[in-house]
Amino acid sequence: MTDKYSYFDLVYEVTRHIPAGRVTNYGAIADYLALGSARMVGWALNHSFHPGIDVPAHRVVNRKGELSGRNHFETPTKMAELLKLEGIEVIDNCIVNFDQYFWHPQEMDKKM
DNA sequence: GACCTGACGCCCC
DNA sequence: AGGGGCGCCAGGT
Repeated sequence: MTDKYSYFDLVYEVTRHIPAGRVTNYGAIADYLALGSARMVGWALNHSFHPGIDVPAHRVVNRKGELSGRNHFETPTKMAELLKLEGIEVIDNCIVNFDQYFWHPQEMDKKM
């Protein structure tokens, strides 16, 4: 599993399964993968610009619901705009009712 | 081959 | 309760 796929690919896969209108945080993904720390998740998503794979990295935020990685997008506001288009209200780069929109990777496994 | 970095998170003070 | 520091782990240089 991890033999052929890098940690990146695992993070990408989980991130791709995040339903529209839902968001999660780095720690949740790291915990689900049980491979390490949230830092790596964010770091991996930084390289999310992977050819042929659309990774909704905008749905991944830090534990505070803050768009910490917006600066890495095409435009700093792109992340907030994408979330808004999905019905998530973002104010001051912070997701409103973050707990309400929170999605745990375990839901993915349950769905599958 | 070793050191540093990195979109975070939790423990300790 | 708030702030600061350290830990995680793989990839890049």
